[in-house]
Amino acid sequence: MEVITLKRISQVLGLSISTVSRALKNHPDISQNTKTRVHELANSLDYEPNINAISLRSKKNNLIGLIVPTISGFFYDSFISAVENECRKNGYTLLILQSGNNAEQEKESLKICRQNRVTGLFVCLSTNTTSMDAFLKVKDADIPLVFFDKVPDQQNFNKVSIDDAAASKFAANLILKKKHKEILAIFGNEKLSITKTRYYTFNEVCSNTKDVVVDNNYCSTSDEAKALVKKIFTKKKKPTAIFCMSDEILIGVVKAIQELKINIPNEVAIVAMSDGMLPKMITPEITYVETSGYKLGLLAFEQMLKCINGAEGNANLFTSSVVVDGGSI
Amino acid sequence: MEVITLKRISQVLGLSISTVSRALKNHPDISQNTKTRVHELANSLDYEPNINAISLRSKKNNLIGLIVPTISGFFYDSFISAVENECRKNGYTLLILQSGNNAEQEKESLKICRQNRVTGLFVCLSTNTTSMDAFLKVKDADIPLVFFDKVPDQQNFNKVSIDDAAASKFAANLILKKKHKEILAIFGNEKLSITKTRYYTFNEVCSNTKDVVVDNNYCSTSDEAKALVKKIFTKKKKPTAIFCMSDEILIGVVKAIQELKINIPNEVAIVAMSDGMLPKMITPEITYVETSGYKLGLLAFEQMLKCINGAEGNANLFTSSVVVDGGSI
DNA sequence: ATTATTTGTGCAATCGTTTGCGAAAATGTT
DNA sequence: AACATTTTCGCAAACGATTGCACAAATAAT
Repeated sequence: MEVITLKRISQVLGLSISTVSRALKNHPDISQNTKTRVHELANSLDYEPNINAISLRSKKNNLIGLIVPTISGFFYDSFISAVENECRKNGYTLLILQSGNNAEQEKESLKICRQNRVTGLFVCLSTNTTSMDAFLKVKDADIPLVFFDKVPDQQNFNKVSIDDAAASKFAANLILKKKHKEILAIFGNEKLSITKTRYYTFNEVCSNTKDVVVDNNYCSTSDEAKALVKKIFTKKKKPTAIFCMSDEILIGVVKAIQELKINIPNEVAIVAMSDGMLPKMITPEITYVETSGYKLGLLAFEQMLKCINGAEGNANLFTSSVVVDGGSI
Repeated sequence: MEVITLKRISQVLGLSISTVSRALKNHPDISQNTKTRVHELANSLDYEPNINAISLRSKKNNLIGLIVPTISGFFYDSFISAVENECRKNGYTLLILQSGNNAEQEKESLKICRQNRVTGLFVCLSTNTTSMDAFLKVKDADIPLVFFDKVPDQQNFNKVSIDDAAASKFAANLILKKKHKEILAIFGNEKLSITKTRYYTFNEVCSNTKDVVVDNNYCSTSDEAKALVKKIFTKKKKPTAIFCMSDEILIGVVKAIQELKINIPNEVAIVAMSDGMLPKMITPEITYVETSGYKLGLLAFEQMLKCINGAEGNANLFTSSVVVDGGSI
């Protein structure tokens, strides 16, 4: 079926395009009679204004881009969900692109966003991104840019992220308060800045308590974590508490513990950092420091809105963490 | 910084806009010399064509809309991930809207898609959608429309979904093959067509084997499922196998079973229908019939592409299911 | 009845890009 | 040198919507 435009309506009604346009937005210049006729016809023909034309003419755009390594997962999906909700409430629409942790694809996605003249851009950096040049150009073009989760080191960008330091401090203190001395700590990808922060803070807090020994490990997959735990629990000296930096690691740890038929929390305590879905699915529920993607999404959008309204683009924000008690410690 | 347009480039080079346009697309009419000058300037100024203008002029659009109750979850996130991958490979960009299972919001989202003149539209119906009128109009407007997961009853739409009948048949046969006679079957929202299909097929298959008794139940949340299992296992006559229609239900069932310290699979067997993430996180891993969101996404996009290329819009497709053996039966 | 004011509507330019057509400049043909 | 051909480029319209301005008709004021 033919697409309805102002022109079409104007032809049917014997009016000019401009009159129809004004009538539809209730411009005072237009007589009530004409307005009614126009509105009725527009409704019956299901007229929808062409956003391309509006954006072109107004040089404005209600599109906001979002580039993320992958949509599915424990964290990003809820982040995106939050951002989409806020976007919709504020009249924006989300353009979502996956980088697949590939720097080239990330660059391509960035180009698509620029070609679409997005009003703003959310980015979670791919793990392989080395150059920030393309993003500096985005900034130069005055496109509000908010990094989330995997954020760059540079100062002059908007960054919202989990307060990794605070969160891992919470986790460490949970363990220390229960007098655990032998702690197994498992972290994710060694290169990521979130890993570095979590590692550093966790160990620093622990080092303040006498006689505490932390066995630090990096695992990049669930299976690695599982294998690690299985290996460690064959030894004589077993840890009494395990800290899991992420859901990915928690999965492996829990599987190992369950297969070894070790009781949580009597034989070993577990504390994790998580979005919250996973810890609640395990029995007993795992005590975790909440790292909510949804919350982060809200914060990210709030900052985006500020920037769209003219704020400086160099905020460094964190979501506050909360301890959710499960019974695993 | 100023946004670069063909006009700007043409001014700098002392050429006409049309020459610049043609030079950029290597039109044979333009001399090599001019082409080189234009390309070099365009590159150094980071020229990016304005897609709004292109779409307006060409009446084509590389946007594809996707309306889904919620982005986050066990299933939709991987569906969306698949669709986005395919879109990008084929030069399309995804516009994602959440309906929040609210018919009004779904209608709003639909309107946004139409205003953006999307080339195609993926829709997973909200649970509260009653009228298909708005979608019929989409069809009338020749916008390829592919429903996924929660699909309408009508014949004249593209529908891709899990083959619920085949999948629940698989599940039932898994249980029957192990000679279980007392089966607890737990289903989700009674009103949904997927629930009806799974219920019907599961029971039909079971009814073909002598002496098999199925205790059918509906639970709309994990907690309900958990409570149900706890209650049922206080009775004298306990089921020897449990069928879980979804991840949601599986979570509750497993929590109940673990809290009751009942051994899987020795004391009770469990078979689920799932995307696959959850069953692998439990010990022992749960045997499940795979209902992959990612696979469904691929199928949906394939159909979308066919429709964009002129195919009829009334296919009714299913993804094939696979049994993934975990050890819970 | 003439002029001033209000009311209602249309013209035309604009946003950035593409493309058919025409035309100037350069080259080739006798 | 006159003409034909090719090469290279610009003009202008179009996509759909918005908006400053002009202008006609209707009404009010003198």
